[in-house]
Amino acid sequence: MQESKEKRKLPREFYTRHDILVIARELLGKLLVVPAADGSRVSGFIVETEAYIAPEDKASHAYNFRRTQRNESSYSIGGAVYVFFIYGMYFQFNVVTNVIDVPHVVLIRALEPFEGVEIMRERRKTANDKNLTSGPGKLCIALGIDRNLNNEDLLGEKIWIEESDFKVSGKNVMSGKRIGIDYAEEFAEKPWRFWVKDNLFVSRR
DNA sequence: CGCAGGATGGGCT
DNA sequence: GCCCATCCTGCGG
Repeated sequence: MQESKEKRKLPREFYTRHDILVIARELLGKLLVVPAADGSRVSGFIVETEAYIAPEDKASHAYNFRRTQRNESSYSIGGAVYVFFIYGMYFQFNVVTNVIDVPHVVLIRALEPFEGVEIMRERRKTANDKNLTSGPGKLCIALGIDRNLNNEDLLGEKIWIEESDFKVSGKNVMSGKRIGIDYAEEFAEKPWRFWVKDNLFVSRR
């Protein structure tokens, strides 16, 4: 049992590929898992992603290879976790891709809840299950993702991503401009946001 | 339903 | 000192 679970964890080679747009699309339907304090699983299927492609991308924290204490983990090897704090209240969870010192990251913007839904309800304090994980800040609250997970490895035991039976066919992958980056000039228009067509948990429809 | 405004604090120009 | 890769509430129609 343990062994078959391990086999479903995405391997390093999934993340270290160079084409981040392929990875951002392929992450749709994969299962993001964070164990709770009692060891039970809290998880959801990824249904919305965005690619941030530094050094060219003016929307990226690592634009022009800007390198600070805050964004340092985005320079780690593919498969690392980049978590940052935003708007004084929220965290955002990103998957680092490519090789060391290439700061490509995929922001996970929405999940469809799967395991540990009762724990998510307690953490989110919302009456409506549609609000549990339908946004980048919401899903971090629901899964308990905060700065403690920054620069963790998705091949470790604190947080990881698994293969799943939630299959997303090519015709169900939609793309469009990214959210909340109007300042990024010509990069604001790039169609680097991906989502599962008609999925209820996508943050904006 | 849509939209405006407030919450709230760390990072960076 | 200003700017956020956001969320929630309350108000108007």
